[in-house]
Amino acid sequence: MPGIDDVARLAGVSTATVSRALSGNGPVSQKTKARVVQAASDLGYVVSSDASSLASGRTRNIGAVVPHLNRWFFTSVIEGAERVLLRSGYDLTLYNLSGDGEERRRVFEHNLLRNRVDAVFTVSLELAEDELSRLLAIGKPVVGVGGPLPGVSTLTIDDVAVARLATDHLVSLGHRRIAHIGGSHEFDLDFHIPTSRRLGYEESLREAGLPVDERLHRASDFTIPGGYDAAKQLLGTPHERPTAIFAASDEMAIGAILAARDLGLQVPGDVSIIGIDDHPLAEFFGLSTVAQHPVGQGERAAELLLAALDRSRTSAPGRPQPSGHIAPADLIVRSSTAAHP
Amino acid sequence: MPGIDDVARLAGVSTATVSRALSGNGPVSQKTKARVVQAASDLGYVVSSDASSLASGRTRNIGAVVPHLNRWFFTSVIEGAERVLLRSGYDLTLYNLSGDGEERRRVFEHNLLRNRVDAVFTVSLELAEDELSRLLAIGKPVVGVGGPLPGVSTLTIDDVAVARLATDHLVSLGHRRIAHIGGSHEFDLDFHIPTSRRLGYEESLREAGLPVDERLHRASDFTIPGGYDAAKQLLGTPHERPTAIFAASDEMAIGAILAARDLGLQVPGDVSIIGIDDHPLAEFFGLSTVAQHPVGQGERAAELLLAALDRSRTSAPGRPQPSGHIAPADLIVRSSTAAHP
DNA sequence: TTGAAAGCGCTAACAA
DNA sequence: TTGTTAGCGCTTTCAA
Repeated sequence: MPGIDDVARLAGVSTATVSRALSGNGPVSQKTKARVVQAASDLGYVVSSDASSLASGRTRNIGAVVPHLNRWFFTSVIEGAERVLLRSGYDLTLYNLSGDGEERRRVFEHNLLRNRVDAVFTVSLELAEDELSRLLAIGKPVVGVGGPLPGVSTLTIDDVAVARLATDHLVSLGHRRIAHIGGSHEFDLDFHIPTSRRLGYEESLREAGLPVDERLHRASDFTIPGGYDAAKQLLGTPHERPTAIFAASDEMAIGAILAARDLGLQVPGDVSIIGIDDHPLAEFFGLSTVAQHPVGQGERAAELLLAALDRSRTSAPGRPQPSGHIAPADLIVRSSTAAHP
Repeated sequence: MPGIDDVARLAGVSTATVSRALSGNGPVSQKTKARVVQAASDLGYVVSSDASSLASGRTRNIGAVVPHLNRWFFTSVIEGAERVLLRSGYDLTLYNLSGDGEERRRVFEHNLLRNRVDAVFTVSLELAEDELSRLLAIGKPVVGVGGPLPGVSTLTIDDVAVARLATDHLVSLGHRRIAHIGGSHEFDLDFHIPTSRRLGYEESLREAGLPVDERLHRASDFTIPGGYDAAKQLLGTPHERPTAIFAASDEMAIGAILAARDLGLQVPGDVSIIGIDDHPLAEFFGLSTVAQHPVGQGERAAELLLAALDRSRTSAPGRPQPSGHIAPADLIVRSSTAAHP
C-alpha cells in the first residue's frame, strides 16, 4: 500500500500539495495537479480513510438505521441513498435493528457514537427519547425517512392524504361499502403509519357521507398472508360483503386479491382492491395503488444529508433546523379497481 | 465528546491503561479496570474509531458487496452477517453494485481500497479478474457467499446436489414428464447458479432413465412474473403438458403455481411444483422446496471472516488458504407436490 | 501556489 | 501491572 509521501516523492512535491491536489481543497496549479494525479494513479494510491478522517474530522461515511432488511420499502430506500452517496464518494454503513433489544442498545450507545459516520438517516423508525437525544448529541445531521422523529428533519409521504386519495378513488367509482385492511397496533409503535392511513380512509368516507363501519376494518401485518387472512374475513361474510377494499400496503392488497380469487370472486367485477406502495409485484397483479417511490425517498434523504454536511463545512455548525419534507405519491390505476355495478 | 485522556484523568491512570482496560488487550488489574470502565461510563466516552483504526490497523468494520438489494436472498445473507458482526462489535458497510458500471468500478478501485474495512464478503457475485486481484491485493480476508470466486474462500449450497434432490423428489413421486424453469444466460454471468441447477436436474432425469427434453426447459429471471410466463408456456401445450415442474427458485415456482391456477389446473392434482429457497412466501403457497437458509449463510460468512481476522492477529498474516464451505440445504415437502396419478 | 510542521486521538512497544 | 512515548497517515494552519 503506497502512502501519501510515496506519491509526493514521485510527483516531486510535498505531501501537503498531494493532499490538496487529490481532495480538491486548497489551491493547486493545473500542472502540479496533473503530475500528482498521474503519480497517484501510477502507484495505485488510495487515501487511507482512517488517517484522513482523523485529520479532517470527516469520515465520508453515512449511517443507515433500519428496523428490518427483508421488506421492500427499507431496501429500496437504502438502494436510492447508496446510489447518491457512492456518486459523492461516500460509503454507507448499515445498522439493522431486527435483532434483539440488546443489539439495538449497542448500536445507539456505541456504534453510532464512535465517530464512524458523518450523518445518519433512519427508515420507518420510532426512536426512544434517549436514543434520539444521543443521536442529536453527537451534533450530526439526522434525517428520518418514512417515520416521524421529533426534533429531526423528516422525509415521508403524507400518509393521511395518500390514504384519502386511495379511498377517494374507490368512492368516485361509486363504491359505498369500502373496507380497510390496516396495520395492527404493534406495528403502530414503530410506524404510526397504520393510524394515519386509517385516518385518511375515514376522512374520505365521512366527506362522501358514508358511515364508518367498524366491521369493515381489519388489522393485519403488512404481508401477503396477512392481507389474505384479513380479506377472507371481510369477503366471506355473505350479506355484508364490501364491494371494495383499501389495503394500507400493496402486499396486503395482493393477499386480498388472492383471497378474492379463492372465494370465487372476480377482481374487480365483484370487488375492487387498491393498495399503497407500487410494489414490484403490483403490476403483475394489475393492482391499482398509490406509488410512494422509496428509491426516490432514499436519494432525497442522501441529498439532504450531503447538503447539511456541506453547509456545516462552510458556515458555523449549529443544530440544523429540523424540517419536514413531503415525498411525492401518485395514484396508479390498473385493473383491480372498477366502477361499482 | 470526551477523549481518552479525560477518562484517564478521571480514573487517575494513564491513557495506555484506559486503552488496555477498554479494549481488553493487555493486562489490567480488576480494580483498575473497574475504575476505568466507571469513568468512561460516567463521561459517556466512546472510542473514536478513526483514531483507533489508525493506531491499531484494525477498523472493526466488514464490507459487504452485493449485486442487488431487492432480492430476498441477498438481504437475508446480510441480515445474518450483520447480526453476528454487531455482536462482536463490528460494523457492516454495504456496497450495492446495482447501479451502473461506473459505480461498480469506483467501489473496487476506491471505496474498498481505502482501508475502511478489515475484511470483505461478496454475495452471488462473479468478479472480473482485475476486481478480484485488487481485492486480494489488499491482503484482507475475503469470503464469497453463493457464488464461485476463484482463489477465495467460498460458502454456498451445492447447487447441483440441491437441484438433484428437488428433481429426485418429483421422480420418486412417479412423475415422468418433469419440466424445468431455470435462469437465462444473462443471469448466469453473475451466478453460474442456473447452469448448476440445470445440471442437477438433468443428472436426476438421466439416472432415472428419463429423457432430457429440450422442450421441457424454459429460461426465466428468478421472479414471480418470470416464472408465471414460463409456466404458462409449459402448461399451455395441451398434449405434451408436464406433470411436474422444478423451478430454480421459489419465486419462479410461485409464479408457476399462479399460472397453473389461471389455466384451471390443480396443484398438485394436475401438476406438482417444487422450488429452491424456502422463501418467506413458500409456506403461504404450500410450496415444496429445498431450503437454503440464507440467514445462516450470512452468519457463517461473518464467522469465517472473524475467525480469519483473529488468526491474522495471532499468527503471521500470509494469504489465507482458500477453502470451499458447503452450506446445508434440506427438502421441505408441503402441498404443492404429490404422487403422479 | 507551495512547503514545513503541528496535530487529529488513539495503540503498542518498551521500560519501569 | 502500569506509564512513557513514538508513531499510525493524513489534513491544515502558517509562513514563505
